[in-house]
Amino acid sequence: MTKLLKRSFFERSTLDVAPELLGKVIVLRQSKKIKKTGIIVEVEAYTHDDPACHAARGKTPRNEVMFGPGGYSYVYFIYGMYHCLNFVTEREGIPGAILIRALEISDENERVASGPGKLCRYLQITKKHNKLDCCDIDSPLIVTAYNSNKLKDTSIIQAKRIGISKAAHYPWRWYIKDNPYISKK
DNA sequence: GACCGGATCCGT
DNA sequence: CGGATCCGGTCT
Repeated sequence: MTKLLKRSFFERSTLDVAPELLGKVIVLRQSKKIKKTGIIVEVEAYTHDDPACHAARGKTPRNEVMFGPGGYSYVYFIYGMYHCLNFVTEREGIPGAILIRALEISDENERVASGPGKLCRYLQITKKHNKLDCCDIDSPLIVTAYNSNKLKDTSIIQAKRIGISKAAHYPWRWYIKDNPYISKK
């Protein structure tokens, strides 16, 4: 495995890291073997001074990983049936995270991972995957830089966030232009 | 201990 | 547009 993303990649401003995650690859492993991979094609940023961020009102058992070092996973359960996957950003002490909203899965239907709940369902990500150090080469969940040429168009579009009531107008969603795997019809 | 809304998805 | 379905946060 090569091009593992370093902690220094994640420990920067959330708004800088978010668009740079597009095109990177999530790798899920089980017993040292690669189980599933997906290319990140849509993300959303949540920052420490953001009313929609789970950490906006301070540390709780659920969100505590967001206050730690960057590069860790933050997985939470929502609407009684879905999980959502984030990667923690910013240096220790400053909460921040990037929600992964859609993945391009080769040899799969465009819609199997076209939403934050759907991609966790497809990858079988649950709260067991919370607080994993994704910068550790031995972690079951890591992120690597994409190194083949399957992405045809890598232009990035910035847009308003989706599905939240607070601060929904913040233009903190990014996706790959014309990519058929992004969320929303 | 109780209440209630939610970073979603799907079928109508 | 509403229903599914349950947890975490907040208040009592």
